[in-house]
Amino acid sequence: MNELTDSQQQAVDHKEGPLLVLAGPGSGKTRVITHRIARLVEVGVAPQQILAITFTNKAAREMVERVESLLPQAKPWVGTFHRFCARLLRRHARGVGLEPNYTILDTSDQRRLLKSVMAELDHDATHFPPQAIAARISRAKNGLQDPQSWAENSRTGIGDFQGRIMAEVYPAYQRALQRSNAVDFDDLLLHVATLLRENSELRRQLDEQYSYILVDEYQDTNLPQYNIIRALSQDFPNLCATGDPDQSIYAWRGAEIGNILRFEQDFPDAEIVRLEDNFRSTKEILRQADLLIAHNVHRKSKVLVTNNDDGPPVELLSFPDGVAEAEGIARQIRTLVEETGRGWSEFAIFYRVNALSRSLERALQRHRIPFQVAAGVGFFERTEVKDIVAYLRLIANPADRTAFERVVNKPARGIGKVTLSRVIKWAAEQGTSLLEAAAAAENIPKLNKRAVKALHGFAQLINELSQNSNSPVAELMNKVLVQSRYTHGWEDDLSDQIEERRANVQELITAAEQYDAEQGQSASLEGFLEDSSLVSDVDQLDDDSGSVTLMTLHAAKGLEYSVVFIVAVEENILPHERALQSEDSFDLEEERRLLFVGMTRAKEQLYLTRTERRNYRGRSQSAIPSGFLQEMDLTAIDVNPEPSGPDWDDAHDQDDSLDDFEPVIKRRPPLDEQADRPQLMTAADLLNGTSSAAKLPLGFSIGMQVRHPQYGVGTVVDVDGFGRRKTATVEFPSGERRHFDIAKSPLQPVGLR
DNA sequence: TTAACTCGTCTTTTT
DNA sequence: GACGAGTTAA
Repeated sequence: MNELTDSQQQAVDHKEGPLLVLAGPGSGKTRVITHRIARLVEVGVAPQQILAITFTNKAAREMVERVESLLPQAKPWVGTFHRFCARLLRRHARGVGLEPNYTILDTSDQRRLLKSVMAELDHDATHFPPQAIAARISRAKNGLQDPQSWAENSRTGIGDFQGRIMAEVYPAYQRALQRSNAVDFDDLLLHVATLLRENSELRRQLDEQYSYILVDEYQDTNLPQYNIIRALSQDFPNLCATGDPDQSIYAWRGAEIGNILRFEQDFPDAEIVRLEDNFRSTKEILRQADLLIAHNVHRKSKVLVTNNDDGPPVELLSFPDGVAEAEGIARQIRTLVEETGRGWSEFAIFYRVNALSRSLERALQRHRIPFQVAAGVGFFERTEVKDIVAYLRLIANPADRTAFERVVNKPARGIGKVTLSRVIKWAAEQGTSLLEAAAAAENIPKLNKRAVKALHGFAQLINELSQNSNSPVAELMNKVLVQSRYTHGWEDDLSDQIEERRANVQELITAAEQYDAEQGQSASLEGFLEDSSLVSDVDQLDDDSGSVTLMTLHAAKGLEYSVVFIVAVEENILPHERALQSEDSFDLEEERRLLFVGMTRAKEQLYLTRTERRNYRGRSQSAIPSGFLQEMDLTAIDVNPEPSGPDWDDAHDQDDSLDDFEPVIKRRPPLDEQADRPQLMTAADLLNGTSSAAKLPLGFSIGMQVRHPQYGVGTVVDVDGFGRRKTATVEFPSGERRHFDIAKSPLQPVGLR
């Protein structure tokens, strides 16, 4: 296996000048890149001159490991575009009007800020959804348009209300970011592109510094990324781009498939290497994938060949509904594990939209199959974690408006909506940060004494904490917890929600300790915050977790599994209805590529599934088989799971509709597993976030006795929802039934578990 | 100011 | 179905 093929060798040995590696799925692309890096170092290139850009942190980590195993002393910089830009921007922040301690907003922070800005401008958020505005802003930024050039380039017609709002909001949002000394994800790229365009000396320097650049997944680069790469490859055009136009699935995010198609024109003397030997999949899987992708018109045709076995046929499984589908997949996985001795981690289930994971998770849970999900509430998105991180952000960057708004009243200090809006207004007039405004609260008109005092107290708290901003992150975090009294009142609270929060906080401290230890001397608050905002869901997946992996088709790119299931291959889901509605045939082709990417993840066995009816978006609709299915030559199998034997209970469980009418005791996932749950979850459990351990229903199960401070003791008669959105219906002795948000209500379990 | 409740809107994929 | 915004009662 250590042998490289001729074309792989060719790519590895190429030294100077631009190189394009067109790599089909499973053609050993990562091997080529890692070997190439090692080779460059061997022939005398300094590791610091090499810049390798990957698509995900996970891919980066993997690459670092593989390069290290080839050549331990080589330590080139490997990371994502966003990370690279964040780091560069740290050093050259002033060039774009930022301070080096700027913060990076994630999607939810960004939306909050946008909302806040819109509220300030008196735009009714219900009529003009911030979501839509955010999307337009993002599109503008991906097109390298700042507010000014956007305004120049877009004639907003009389009827285009959203466009007119945009013309007002975009500049205001951008000013708010600037004043907060903050950037959103798009800005990271945009600012760096601007920096390189406007500062030719800096461009020259960096071009020289990174004289050997490798970019993975080049087909997914957008305009700012493309400009950055080009700017860094002028005097030293030793650019090695790898990618596959057939795997371009991020056009919706501004990726330009044209970038890879144009490579030869952009870099006239480029060498092109094609990797067409597939080492991953069976002949049958490749044949089907090829049949599918051949239907894309806007495509250079390409062959995929393999010496692997023919393999079993690719099956299309049809089920009556989504529950049966999930059930059938769970059973099939179990059967395959029992019959062929495969491990759980050899299986993956892909879906087009995250919403489809629910029924799958339930079925796997019923069958006691361990699984991990790449999605959902990531660790750094949990409330407690975000709160504490917001404190840290405010310490690192006192101008950070989003962070201020988030924690100014956490824990409750009597600073409510009204007070806050007055502070915001005053700060805007004075041109100060919110924190400065809080410190000078006595000058703000219309505030009552209590509010002034509370604001002073908060400003002082942050001020005191800031004295420690250079101590290790974990230490600082502990000070934050103590002095802010964030966990005050949690001490002798044994309820499960508090327990979970405590565990989250503990886990965050552990993460900080880990960061301090790993970074040693170079540890910094900014660095930790940067890490925490640039991790993604896929990054947290564990290859040898011994569990089945669930994820979206997008997240699946670059991965491989022995057995793959792709669910809901139905019209309006895959292809997605948005693509079907679109006039542009490119959108439909992207959906086809998405399925292609999913299919080519499979090494040995591939199943596509569909149903007759599907519960989706709250209603049951009849499902039409995806048009893509006819483009292949699949073996169709009807699966009608006869409710039989021990599974009868499960089948019965599926019928939720009766529960409204009679108080049937619902069967819950095995109670013994709940009882066995360790008091504290392991770090791995928490990082996986949605691992089976964390997914077990927390506390409140049907029949349980609970106490409410107001209504007294009652019995839980129903539980609904997930995670923070979980609700419980409680019946009190008076016969009265009430509905509670578990995360918000003061419900307490009575007695011992 | 806070918690419970009611109502209305949106609904893809992610760094 | 999920989630946010607004309303009401304390």
